[in-house]
Amino acid sequence: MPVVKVRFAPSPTGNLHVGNLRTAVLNYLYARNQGGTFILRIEDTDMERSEARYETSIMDDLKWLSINWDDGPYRQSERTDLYRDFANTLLEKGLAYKCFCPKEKLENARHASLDKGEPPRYDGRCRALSPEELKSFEEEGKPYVVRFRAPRKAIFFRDGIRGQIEFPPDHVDDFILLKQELTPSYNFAAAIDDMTMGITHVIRGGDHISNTPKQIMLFEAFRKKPPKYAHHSLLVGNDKKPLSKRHGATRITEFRDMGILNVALLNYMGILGRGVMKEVMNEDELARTFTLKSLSGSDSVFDMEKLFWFNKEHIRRMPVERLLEVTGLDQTYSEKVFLLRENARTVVEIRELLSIFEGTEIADSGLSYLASSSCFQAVVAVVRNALNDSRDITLEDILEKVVHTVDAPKKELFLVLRILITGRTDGPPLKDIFHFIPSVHILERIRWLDQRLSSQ
RNA sequence: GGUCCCAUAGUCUAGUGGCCUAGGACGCUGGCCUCUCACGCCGGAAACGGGGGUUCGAAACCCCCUGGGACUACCA
Repeated sequence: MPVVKVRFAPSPTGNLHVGNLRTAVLNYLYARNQGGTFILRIEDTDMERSEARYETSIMDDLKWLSINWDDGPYRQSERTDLYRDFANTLLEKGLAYKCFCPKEKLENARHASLDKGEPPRYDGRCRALSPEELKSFEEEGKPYVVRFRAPRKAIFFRDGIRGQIEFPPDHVDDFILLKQELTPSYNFAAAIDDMTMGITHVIRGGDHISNTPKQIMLFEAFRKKPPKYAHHSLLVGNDKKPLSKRHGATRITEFRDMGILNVALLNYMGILGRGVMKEVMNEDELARTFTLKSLSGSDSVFDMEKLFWFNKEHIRRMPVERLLEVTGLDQTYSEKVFLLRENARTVVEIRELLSIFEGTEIADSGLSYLASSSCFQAVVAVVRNALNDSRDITLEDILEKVVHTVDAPKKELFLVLRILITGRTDGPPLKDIFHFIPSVHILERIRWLDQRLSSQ
């Protein structure tokens, strides 16, 4: 049994979005599950649209998710000679031919047949050029492309996720191998790369199913055994359309900015569209339990709410040390972060909750509750006096004073107190956090509240 | 138009002919716990796209329809 070798082959024509990312994750997990190698290959044969900055950002995103490649990155733009060699071999064997048809003419013919409701395919005009014609075109220096002499035969393969898939003999026409600049087309480059790199399993999106017969034919033309193919479903947005640049938060870095943990994103990508026994898993568990068979063939909606849930779960499991790192806080915060993490879905929320210890204002939610409370002025007075009498007063003492002086439901009293002390309506138990909050901050908050009320 | 893929609750799935009065998870929701929120615990609403077969029996198998999607480029 040969060692498993898979690849992730993005084209650097844009930033990675979750759809592409999922393909990378699936390949990565399969490689790790099988003890195989994971190759990164940059498919930059489209000179027009490929940009170096996208290549960089794709690699940065992969690194952030700890999806490390064992080999590469290979760039197709650096392998042009290789593709030409392979094309020449085909030319020599008569398995490919030069096509001199002008681009515009083909384009027109294509639209014409499309309008007539006919299949738009190459008419094979240059398929059987006479030696004389060929020679004269070549001497003229007439531009050409290299076309594959596609055999008219049915192609079938066993998909690792979908099972048997079969294509009729006329599915593939004489597609282009080398474009006019003699650079490879996608299908040619992909097949040659998979062939020469010894890829054993091609795991990619279902949008490539119809390309597969072309690539298999190429393998057969070189008398090579094609890899195993597995076409996973596509990720779609709420509108059920495949994810693309159009959909909101498509940039991976945006997830990081939102306070999403890399392990949470990896987790979600690793189980989305899959039937699993347990959902919350770390990288090792994800790899250990991964099988192609567990992948579903139908498209999956990317659900941000579910990602938030995974994030929350991972925040709660993460060592405080690590949490401090991603939050950008030093050791002195470890107790506070430890207390706050139960209340946060994202690392951004952890930072916001820090205002409990450091802020001197009162959040809107707190303000609106106070506005609906009839007793808060009385509580303010008690708290202020208590604090002025002694800066070392305990929460218990304050509580007792408030309960004895102000006549209001206990629940209301407690909430008002919480708001005055923390500036928020949510947060960990007051008794756990009170000793971290300097009394001057509380007095400051009360002063802020006074000003706010008097200025209205 | 042609070819191919897909079809269980709002979402992701389990289900390989009887164990399904369809299970789990997110979300939503009622209650308990509680100074608030969160956590936790206990409950609830919510699905087999439609029609034909096959079978003693169909969510599961076959066919048709419908609906989504992909490919059909000198894009990848």
